[in-house]
Amino acid sequence: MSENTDPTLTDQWLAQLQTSGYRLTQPLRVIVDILVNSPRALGPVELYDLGRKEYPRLGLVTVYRTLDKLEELGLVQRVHQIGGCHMYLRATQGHEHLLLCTRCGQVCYFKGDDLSALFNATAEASGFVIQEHWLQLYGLCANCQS
Amino acid sequence: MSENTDPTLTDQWLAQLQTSGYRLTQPLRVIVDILVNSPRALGPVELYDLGRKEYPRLGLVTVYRTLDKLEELGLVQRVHQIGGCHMYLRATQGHEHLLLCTRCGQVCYFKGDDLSALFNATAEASGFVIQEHWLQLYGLCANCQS
DNA sequence: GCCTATAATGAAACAGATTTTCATTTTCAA
DNA sequence: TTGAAAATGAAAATCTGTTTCATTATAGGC
Repeated sequence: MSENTDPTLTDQWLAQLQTSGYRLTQPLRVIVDILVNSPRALGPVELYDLGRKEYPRLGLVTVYRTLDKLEELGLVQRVHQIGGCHMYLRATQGHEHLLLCTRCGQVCYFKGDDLSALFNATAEASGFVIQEHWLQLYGLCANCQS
Repeated sequence: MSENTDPTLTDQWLAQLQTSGYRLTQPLRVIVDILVNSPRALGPVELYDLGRKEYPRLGLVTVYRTLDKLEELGLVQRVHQIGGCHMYLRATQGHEHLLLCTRCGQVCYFKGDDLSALFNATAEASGFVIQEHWLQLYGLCANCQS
């Protein structure tokens, strides 16, 4: 169901999994393929339903376990959306942030400004030591504006 | 258990609830009082436990329903933290953002810069119409740094 | 290419959080 | 004070996510 538009990235992920000591199994390949090619964040159950079209014996437990592996390696990240808190997506890199369509869920990766000036000022004013930040934008994608 | 340090805000919330057509019941008053005075985000079960100290007959279902009402009116907002995705907090206003202590959960509200330049650039580049944004900082509060 | 140790899988049981249902209680306007 | 309607709380039902364990599949050694 998911067209493999980017075999290279799929192969990269599989290579990294193998290097990290994981075995490349059929269920793993199916899940990786779907995630690499998904234009939007997917929840475990969605991923399970999509995966079973390719590999009917797939179990939901395997989906959870595979997501854990991929998250541990930094290949996917969890996204918190209004419609669900356990949605997974190809991970952002460096200063990339997410822009999500509130209607169809489509995800756009954008390079954010350097916000360190804001963070430093806030740290000083509050007495906190800042460890990490989280910036996400929500809106309507070009298709969903009509 | 929660000292009423700001009766005015509690009264404001209750007034807004009444104006919106909701009845002011004992369970509602207890829950509002706890939320207004909490220094950190609370989950439904925590709120339930705290609430029962003041009003032992309180039911968990009522906590859920009350949180829905308060969220609908924009008085509280859901916060997504590592330790839980269904935590509720007094809502931010205007350009306020959240700074959360990853150890004790203490919340600090800070006025963020105006990020509209970033948003406009992103909107233009992506074709999205941006509806809302989400900026949260995580760190250690002054007390938890030792 | 075949064997084998062991990692990975999937079914079922389990645990928790959230929602629904419905009889009873409480609020508030007349 | 009274009664219609909203709100409540107990119990049952749902939905997610986790644990357990017997079976299957992978990858390295031969």
